[in-house]
Amino acid sequence: MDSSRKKSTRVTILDVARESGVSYSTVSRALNGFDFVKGATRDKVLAAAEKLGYVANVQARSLAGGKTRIIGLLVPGLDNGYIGEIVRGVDEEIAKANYDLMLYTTRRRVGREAMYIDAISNGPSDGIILIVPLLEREYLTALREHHFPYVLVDQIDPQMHSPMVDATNWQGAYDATKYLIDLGHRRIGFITGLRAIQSALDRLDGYKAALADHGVRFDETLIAEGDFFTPGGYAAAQKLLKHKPRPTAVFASNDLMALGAMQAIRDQGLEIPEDISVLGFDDIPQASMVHPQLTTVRQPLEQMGRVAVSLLIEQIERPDNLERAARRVTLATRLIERESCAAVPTSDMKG
Amino acid sequence: MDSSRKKSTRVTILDVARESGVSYSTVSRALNGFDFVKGATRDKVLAAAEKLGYVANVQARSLAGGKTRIIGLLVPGLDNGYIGEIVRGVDEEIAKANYDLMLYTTRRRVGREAMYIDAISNGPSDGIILIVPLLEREYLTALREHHFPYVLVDQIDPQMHSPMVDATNWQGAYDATKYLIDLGHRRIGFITGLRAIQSALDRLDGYKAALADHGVRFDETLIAEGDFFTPGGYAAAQKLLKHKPRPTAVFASNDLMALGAMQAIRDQGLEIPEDISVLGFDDIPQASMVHPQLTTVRQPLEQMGRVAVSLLIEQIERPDNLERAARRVTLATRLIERESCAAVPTSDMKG
DNA sequence: ATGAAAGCGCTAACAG
DNA sequence: CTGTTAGCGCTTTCAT
Repeated sequence: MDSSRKKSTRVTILDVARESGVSYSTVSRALNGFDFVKGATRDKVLAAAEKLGYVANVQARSLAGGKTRIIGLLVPGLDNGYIGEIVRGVDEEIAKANYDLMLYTTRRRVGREAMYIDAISNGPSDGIILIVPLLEREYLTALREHHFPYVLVDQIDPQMHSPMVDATNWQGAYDATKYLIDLGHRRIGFITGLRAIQSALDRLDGYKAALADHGVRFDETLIAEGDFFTPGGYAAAQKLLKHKPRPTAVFASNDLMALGAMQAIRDQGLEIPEDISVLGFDDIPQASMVHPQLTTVRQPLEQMGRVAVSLLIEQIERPDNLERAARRVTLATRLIERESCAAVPTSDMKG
Repeated sequence: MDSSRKKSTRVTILDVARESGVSYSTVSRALNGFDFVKGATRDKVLAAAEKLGYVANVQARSLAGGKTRIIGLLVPGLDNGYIGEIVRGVDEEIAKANYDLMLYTTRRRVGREAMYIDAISNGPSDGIILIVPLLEREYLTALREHHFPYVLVDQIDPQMHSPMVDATNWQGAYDATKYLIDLGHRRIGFITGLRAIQSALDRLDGYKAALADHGVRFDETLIAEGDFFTPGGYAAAQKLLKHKPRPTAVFASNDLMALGAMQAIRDQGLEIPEDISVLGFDDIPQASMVHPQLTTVRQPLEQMGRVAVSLLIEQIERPDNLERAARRVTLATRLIERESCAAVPTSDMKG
């Protein structure tokens, strides 16, 4: 059979053993670094391996209980600047650590997610990074049961105390709201994210807190429900624009919705930021490419990806050290002032 | 040892065998579909597998000569809209075919690319898609030698007759140039891609051909060397803008460079498209997000990714059928008219 | 410090 | 049609 396409020609650990005149398992030890191997022997083996162009077979290694140096990454999809940035950070850090990357999209095998996670943890990955906003808890319990290393990105999981990395959502929203208030705005429309997502809640709370701290009355009718996607932002903004008197600023819980809001505002014949200011959250690449450029709260997405990788590798390579390892890393957000916010029109100055 | 984190709890083919009261290999056969298994037996096995929550171990299967249903994808990096679109298409099609995806970035292990490809082909993937502009030939010979399925995207390989998918680069550039000529432009600056890349050459040729076919004299000094990246486009445009008389249009060999060119033009205090038209190639997402929106030649990037997958799966699943299989698929480009091109200013009408 | 040997879970002949 | 039996290439005890 030709099914052995990946085998026939390949140089195995046995070839290296022959070439270097030592045994089978000594080669394995030498190749894997540590373990008691005489310096000379090791050098001999390494030289032979190099000469023969030996490359370890990941499958075999994994099957025999070793590591594959493959990290899994589960994301909803790639069609979203937000995810893309995190993925870049993940990829970079993975490369640096000399691991490889398996990319999983949740689109796959919908409806059988439990089994899906099971498949992943039964696949070649040594561990997995989850960037999945609405992850079911069963996922995590399955992972836990198998002692399979994982880390959550931008998603908390109060019950299980999972390792995770996120950003200062509350503070970011607070800062942004304060910024708007300092600009003179009093009627600040707020577009929420999905209520089921903790970061969405935190941002809303930050907004409310800033209002309260600066003597601006919270107005429930200035809150519009969003879903983190552009069309949702558009619809929410439309609703907000009907509010009388019209809000002088709109703060969207993420950039994608802010983009939708900008479109809705323009479609009403209004100018940004002259008539109405718009502020986003995330700082995805598009934020600086639209016109006017979007003022937004920057999440260090790429860095979040990087940190996630290091948290995961820590678990993979030092399973013993788990208790002392960092369980949660929260990175700072930062307001990026661009062009979509301005002082409130003087006609509106009374507040 | 705990190295067996992925094993201990797991239900194997053996458990399924016990549960369903048949043997080891019968389970394997039933699970793998075909092979002569009595309907009743198969159902029994499937039921048992389902009940036990059995998930195949990819490593073991691969080691034993089976398929992993993993497809490798090698790209330069993710920081490029062009690649991103292709990757999305790849991911989608892979999901549809029920495969998984390993993502490799060339950034890794630079300087040892030969060995890198070797590692990939020795990894879990059943085959690999290469979106690597300047791939060394050794890569391909190595793949060939191992009879490892692969397909090239947007990259030709005349010597080896590799399976590949690309777009009508020549025609796309021809159409774009003609469009500009029809708009009255006669001094059309052209920013090239990397000369080592065939598609860059084809685009240049398409440009020249359109000029020739429409009686516009080719002017070598209207050609500026680019590298497919934004800063290179910026620099090339700067050079072009010094040309006397100034070109009335600039055609960049890809959108990234067109974006750079737009910036250079604005930095000279010139208006797009009033003073000078700009045209790109690719239609990356950013093209429709900049202001003014970029008129460009659309490559069906996502579809290219999809086709690449199907070409690869064809090889993986029907290794016998190889000779008859499609070796090259070329998809049509299409001019997308947006806002960055206008008729030549009347003052320039003489040509 | 090194060799021998036992699997890891599965596929694929090979016999019935 | 189904059971038996070799390995796939490697890590890891267990001896030595």
